[in-house]
Amino acid sequence: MNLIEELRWRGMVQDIMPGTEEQLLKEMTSAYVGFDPTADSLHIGSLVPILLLVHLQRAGHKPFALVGGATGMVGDPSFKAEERKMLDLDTLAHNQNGIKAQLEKFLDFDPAKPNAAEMVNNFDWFKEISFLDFIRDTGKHITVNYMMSKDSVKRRLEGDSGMSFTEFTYQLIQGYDFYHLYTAKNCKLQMGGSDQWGNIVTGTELIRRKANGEAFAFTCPLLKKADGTKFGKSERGNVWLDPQKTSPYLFYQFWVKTTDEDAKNYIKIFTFLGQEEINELIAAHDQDAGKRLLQKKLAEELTVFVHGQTELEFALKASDLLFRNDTAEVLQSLTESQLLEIMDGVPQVEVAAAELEAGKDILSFLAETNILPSKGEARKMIQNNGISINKVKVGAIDKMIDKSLLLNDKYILVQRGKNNYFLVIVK
RNA sequence: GGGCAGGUUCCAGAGCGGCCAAAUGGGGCGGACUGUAAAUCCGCUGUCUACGACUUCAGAGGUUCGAAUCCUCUCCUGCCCA
Repeated sequence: MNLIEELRWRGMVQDIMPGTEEQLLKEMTSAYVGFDPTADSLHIGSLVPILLLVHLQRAGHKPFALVGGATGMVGDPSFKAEERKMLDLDTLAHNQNGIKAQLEKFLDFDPAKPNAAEMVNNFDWFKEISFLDFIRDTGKHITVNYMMSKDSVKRRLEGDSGMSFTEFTYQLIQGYDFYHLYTAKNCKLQMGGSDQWGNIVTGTELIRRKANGEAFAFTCPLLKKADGTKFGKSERGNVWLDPQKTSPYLFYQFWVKTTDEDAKNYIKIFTFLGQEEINELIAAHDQDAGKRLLQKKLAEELTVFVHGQTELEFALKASDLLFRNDTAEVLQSLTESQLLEIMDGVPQVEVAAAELEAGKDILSFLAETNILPSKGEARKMIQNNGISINKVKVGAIDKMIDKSLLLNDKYILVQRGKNNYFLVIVK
């Protein structure tokens, strides 16, 4: 099975330019994906593009990861309702380094290999180009009519928030990246999310007109959940690849909570399992969906891929303890080191021992630890039966928190709702 | 530069002098049912020293017993004309 066929059955091909498949069969081809340096870590939304590069490299082609130091300064208007805020140079540099470090975990950068991955930063070439140079040498190849005909632009023109010239320019800037990589690195293919299609095509167009060359493109579908909402956010916001930002436990939890329907798609996209194995898994899952085989497999594979085997083990242990029923007694029986090991990835909050000396009302306790945003919220949550302490439901809003509740003399496990846990450490 | 339409609580969007902490929808968060799923149903969704008090309707002033609602100026956005 060739690369494109492989990606097709996984559901990772949305649009593809004619000739792309042939090009990939013909020779080792260099291809790139761009990453936005909006934060110093990638999040799971970037996982699909990363996987595209990994598949590409496994198929013997050469991946380029482009970090958008320059484009990050402009901001892509594609399908966004509003212009985004710009980042300053220092932040950008910091973010690029973080992203680079992460990509190195997934791609093989060993220069000894002919298809070693490479990292490039478009700021490196854009910093040399003056505005006048750009509009004379590049801008004149593309008409405004052409640029305006892009869906992403049209949508913004029709909307009521307008679009700045800066944003309008974005597709040309990105197109130039492709042109540059084409001429400098013989890079003939750009991949990305389907929202990038318009920008990518502008690049191939520029290559055709300015370099008289032929370049290719394909995009993968933008992931959506079956209910149509956007993919990649948890209750606490973005799910990051950086374990400091999203612990492996929470990362694992994110995937394990996937719905049946989504899991069937995700397993193909996010794991490297083969077609047969996946079909068997899905069949087994349908036999007894309550076992959540698919979700668990998905979560395991991804946690290993991103964080490694050891971290997965911890995540599994914690999940097992926290989500089994009748664990109140188990909890009491754990030693301190067992407890800490298991709770490693659970969000932790600290409280001064003196605070609990005389006992503290639970409303203040929940609000001051930021487990809930305010006392009012805490009150409602308890009245709605949404709070547990050490796996035991709190029934009354006048409950006092004091030292008698401490596990191993210094911990309290607070649960908000069904699956939000907090380990309170008393110091 | 001129004209017009707007800026309301997370979002959309009502309200147009007291009954407004502000309709309705969405989202979010809880609960029930389950399988840490979906669907469904129920509750909550400004803060607090909580049957009451306090701070909100772009900003600053003003009119009034009383304003999100009226007036003045400012800022911002969109559309149209130049």
